[in-house]
Amino acid sequence: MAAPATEIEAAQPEVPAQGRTGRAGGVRARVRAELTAEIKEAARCQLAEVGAADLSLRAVARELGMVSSAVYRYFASRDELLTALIIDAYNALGAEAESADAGVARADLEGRFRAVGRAIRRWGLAHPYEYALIYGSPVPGYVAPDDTIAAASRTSLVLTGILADGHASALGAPGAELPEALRTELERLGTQLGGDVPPPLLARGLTVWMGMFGAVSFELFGQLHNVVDERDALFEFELDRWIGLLELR
Amino acid sequence: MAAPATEIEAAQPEVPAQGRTGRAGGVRARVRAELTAEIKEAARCQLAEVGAADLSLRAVARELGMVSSAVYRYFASRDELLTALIIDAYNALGAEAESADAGVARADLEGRFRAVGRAIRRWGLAHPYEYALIYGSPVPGYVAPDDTIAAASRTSLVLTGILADGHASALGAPGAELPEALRTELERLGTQLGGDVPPPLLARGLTVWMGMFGAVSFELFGQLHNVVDERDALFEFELDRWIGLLELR
DNA sequence: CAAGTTTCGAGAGCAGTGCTCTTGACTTCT
DNA sequence: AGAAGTCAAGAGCACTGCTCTCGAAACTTG
Repeated sequence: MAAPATEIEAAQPEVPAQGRTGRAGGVRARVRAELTAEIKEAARCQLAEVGAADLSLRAVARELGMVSSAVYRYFASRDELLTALIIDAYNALGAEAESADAGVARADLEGRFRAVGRAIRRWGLAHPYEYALIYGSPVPGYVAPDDTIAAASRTSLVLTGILADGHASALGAPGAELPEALRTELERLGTQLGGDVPPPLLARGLTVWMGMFGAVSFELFGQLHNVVDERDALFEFELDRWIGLLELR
Repeated sequence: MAAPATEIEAAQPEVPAQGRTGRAGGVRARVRAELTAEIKEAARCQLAEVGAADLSLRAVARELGMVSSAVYRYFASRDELLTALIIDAYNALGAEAESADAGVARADLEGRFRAVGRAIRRWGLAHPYEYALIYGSPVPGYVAPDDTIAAASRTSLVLTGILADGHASALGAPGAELPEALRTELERLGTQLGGDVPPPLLARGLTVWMGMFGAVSFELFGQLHNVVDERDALFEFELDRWIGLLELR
């Protein structure tokens, strides 16, 4: 409590970093990996409490019983730490979507879509600050490095996978009043995604994609406050509509 | 350049606050109102440069040639300044939507909707940080005071106004597979909005509402990066879809 | 095994932040 | 004219991100 001016902390000697003898690909590297993970974990914990804007490098250092400058051996800056958290968040959401998709019979397209949609919303509600980190307003000077895009596309890939299976199995893409510029771009995007989704169907996918995250964001960011309380019912209703639009029924 | 440690600044004597003699409803009150506006203006300016998270009270004070503590005479905290900016942003967007709506013949529902949608997107693109302030992730500890809801609903009122006019003029609300809980709530919401919009139509309005801001947010927050470049075409395409869903054609 | 190199944690320090409190000058009301 | 209220300024506190240096470990090489 006393002793100001300098950084002190009752060290919690959990994993003292030298109780472990050598061997196995370098002790240093292993300890480093562990500490990196611990820092991220503590940061994630603090993120859930105070949000990204107030995430303090010094505070996570304090919680780990180390001094703030030591953290800079693992993350060159606060932004770099945040980037790591962003990638982790994308991966966590992506994994959630993937496992939800895998839990339903491949032929049950409607069931798969519904499961994935619910999983996305559920994850967002359970990790609001991590969701805000990836789908909220980007932090000011920050530009997402390309490392994030791979992690970011996992969730989208699950969604387009369902679309591709739907198109392959039978029904698919009727209407074709797609403006030329959009059409060619969606064609490129379709092949780039590897999937077999024709532009008109992919366009509907975009609508659903934006609508779905729009709905989750509205709920999480307080835009439905004093507007709709029956959020579960609303989302299920929206799910039905998206399923109808994608002709997954 | 020299002289550290204390807050100094070459005072820009614009509006010296005592070059004006008495009269007219209190000089003090007028000067106070002007200075309040100037602070907000400077803050808005800084907001556009560095974003909300890095908005510094000291910096806006510096820009106005005053000392930071003086600003606290006008805004009790940084959050209070931000709240003022949020309300202003809601009002700016609402005014934009209203004037767009007013610029089209009342009977031309599709034209009105299209104009309002474009106005919303245009305003967002022109004021990304202000848009992020109101439709992005909320700042951590912050809870929107009820002052904001009036300003926030202006835009929604324009949209529901179009819906109400559409319902009154003729066509409207067919499908009725609305779950009971949602139905009753939308009924309440409908009357609360004063408009004459039956629940099924209002439900579609919600879908469009969330979809529209979802689309604008995705574009502004970088989610379409490396996905869709033809943003204009995409938004117009979405507009068509929403118009179809609302049967405004 | 010993010498040299790299990596690490600690500490001090800088510039910046939000916010508080006090002080003295000024305006406004009685 | 005196009392009451309002204001900008300054000093200061606790905090932040980040840099730099230093000594002690951990590795690598001879």
